[in-house]
Amino acid sequence: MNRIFNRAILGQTMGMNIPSRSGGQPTLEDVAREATVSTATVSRCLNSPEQVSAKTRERVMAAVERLRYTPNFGARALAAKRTNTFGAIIPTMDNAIFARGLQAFQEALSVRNATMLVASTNYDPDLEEKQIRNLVARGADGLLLIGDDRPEAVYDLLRERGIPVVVAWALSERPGVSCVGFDNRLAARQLADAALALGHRTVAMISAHTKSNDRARARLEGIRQSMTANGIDPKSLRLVETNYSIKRGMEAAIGMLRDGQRPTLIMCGNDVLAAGAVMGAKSLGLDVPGDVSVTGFDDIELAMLTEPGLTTVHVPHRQMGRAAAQLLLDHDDSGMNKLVCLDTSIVERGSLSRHVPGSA
Amino acid sequence: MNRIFNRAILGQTMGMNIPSRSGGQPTLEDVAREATVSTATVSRCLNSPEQVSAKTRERVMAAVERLRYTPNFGARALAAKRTNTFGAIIPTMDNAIFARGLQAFQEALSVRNATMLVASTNYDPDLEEKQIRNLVARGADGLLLIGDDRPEAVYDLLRERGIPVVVAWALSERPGVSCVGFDNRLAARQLADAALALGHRTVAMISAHTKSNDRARARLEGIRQSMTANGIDPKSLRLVETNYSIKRGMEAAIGMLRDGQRPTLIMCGNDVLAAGAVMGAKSLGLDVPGDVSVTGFDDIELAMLTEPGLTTVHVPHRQMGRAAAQLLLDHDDSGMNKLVCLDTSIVERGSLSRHVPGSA
DNA sequence: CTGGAGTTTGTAAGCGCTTACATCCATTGA
DNA sequence: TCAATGGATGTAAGCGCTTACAAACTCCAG
Repeated sequence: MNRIFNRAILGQTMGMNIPSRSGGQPTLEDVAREATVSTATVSRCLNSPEQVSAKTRERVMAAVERLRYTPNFGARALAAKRTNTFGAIIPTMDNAIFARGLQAFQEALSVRNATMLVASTNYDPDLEEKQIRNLVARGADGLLLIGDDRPEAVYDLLRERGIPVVVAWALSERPGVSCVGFDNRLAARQLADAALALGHRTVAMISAHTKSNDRARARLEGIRQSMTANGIDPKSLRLVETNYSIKRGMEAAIGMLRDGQRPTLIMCGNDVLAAGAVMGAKSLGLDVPGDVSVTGFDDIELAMLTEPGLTTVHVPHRQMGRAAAQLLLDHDDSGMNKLVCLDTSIVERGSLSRHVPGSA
Repeated sequence: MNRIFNRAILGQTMGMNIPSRSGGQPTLEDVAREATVSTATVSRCLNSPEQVSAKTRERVMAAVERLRYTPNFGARALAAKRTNTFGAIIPTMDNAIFARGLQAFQEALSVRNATMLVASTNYDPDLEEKQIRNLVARGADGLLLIGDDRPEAVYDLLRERGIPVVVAWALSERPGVSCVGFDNRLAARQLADAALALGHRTVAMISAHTKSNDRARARLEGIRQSMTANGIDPKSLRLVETNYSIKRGMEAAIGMLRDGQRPTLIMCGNDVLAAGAVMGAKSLGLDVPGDVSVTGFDDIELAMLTEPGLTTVHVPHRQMGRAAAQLLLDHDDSGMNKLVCLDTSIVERGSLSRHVPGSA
């Protein structure tokens, strides 16, 4: 039995005085005074050391150390009109879908001494716009966005401000933005083709909400195309849209499997939902894949946790992150933008198997 | 069989010219001119609207809209000496441990119109220091840090700069910093007590690296204390330290279970490792919990995915995030700092059971 | 009417940094 | 010896914003 309880012991206060704020951050001027040079020299030491004589540089650096000086970002951005920081705005940090990609993005940036700012939108277009404005206001030199489904006004804004954008996790033919992604529709189609070739005829899908989510829509479309190509009426697809979480996937699957016309195949918009679907099926006493096959999408680590493991689409997350960073870092004002399309592949782990007509 | 392959189709270029950068961001002055008021009035409209007459305000806001004006953060921070942004520096985004807490942190901040900046350290103390300096340079009004194990110099820096810090996910008695967390040692101790009461005598632990990780150390210590209290030599604890990932947990478990003296209980530093341990045990044909019991820590969603589900310690992630935000937002310069200690609880899901002496 | 209080708006001085330009100094070749 | 050269450093003008202070206006009691 689960026991979950919490009690907060609040406000236990310990008296302690901060030892007299010495007056905030040291400034360039403080360093300059300490090293008896001008602020210009200090600035040069920090930004283009080769312009300063070794002797002076040493003295300045010592002063920097002594004062534990850290340049003020805002002031620097204001004066230099660039920040060497790039923003990444992702729908959620809650599951690991974007984590690996972001990690790679950050690593690629840091090689060139650039830093990453992350923000998440909770799949809310308004919040996304807010976050975009936020990062722009913070001086981001470029932005990584997931998918390309957002109001034209947002793209206008970015174009107006001259801020390079890379759309990732999807392909985009939008003029003026680069993208690095994969063909969600095709990948889903291929997985569905493989599944339908195993004899499944009663198909269901658990998807993320398709509104303002081009990846989810493309995946759904791929499945429908496959159904049509395999002589199954795509209208017969039982579809549930829900949030990405194991619990939601479980609920959705249970709902579907209780139906009169029980599907023999549940294709899921991502691995998290699929893991939930597997749990759901089991909770009804059904065997996966014996009674019902389940497929995922993304190939995150959790895909190997379910029993059986998830048959899913492997997505090159790390490659995407790295490539996105490259695109942003190498961006020039030529107006040319690149389209990088990566390949996906199907990973078989056991949750998908042949449908034996008698068994359903 | 798994097939994983990728091929990049690189550099497919589409010609498109960005339609002549209209010259970057509009400024306060642009808005002022557009609305025929002074920059001061515009600034007031944005920051304390009640100080401006309704008529003027309307005119200004219209201009803001028309120009799609977004204030420049750097300049604002420079002039106002506060940013209303708070930084959260977490060890990793890779697994969901911190995701829920951060989500709650962000939500609590946004209620007060503050924004969150996230950075991750990959469990690297040097990188953490870099990220701290980075966020400080960006003008963070306060910082959320995980655990309190870091060089004194870092705390000195923060204190010197007068930047409020909240340590989360652990308790800290460090003077001058607030904390909101739980007693990692006690929680681990309680879980171990429960496990040892079930008759286990040969115990192993898979932990995160304990170097510069006070949470991991505290959990280990809790287990050792419990062993001692239960008449088992804590030196007999078989310990493996590794990175948080399912795969590592699996590898570690396999190593342990192949040993001559096979443990009947593997306690893990967190759920991700525990999930891996369950996989590992199964891959050796062992039954969980029949042949070996496994426990986790954190109670993240994935804990219900394994079969059996993980018996683990429930940690009030969301509460922590929210409370941390409160502490930061309500910080005053009084020098008083708060200690918020939340309770944990044990969640039983099946991966821990009585050890039947004959069976090992 | 008029003076003072209260409200609304404008003026201008920075915030901490970068960088174009000016200045200074040590070399060097004629 | 001196002008020309070039490297090292300093000077100072902003970057876009906030805010103390001043100015202007409104309103009403006297």
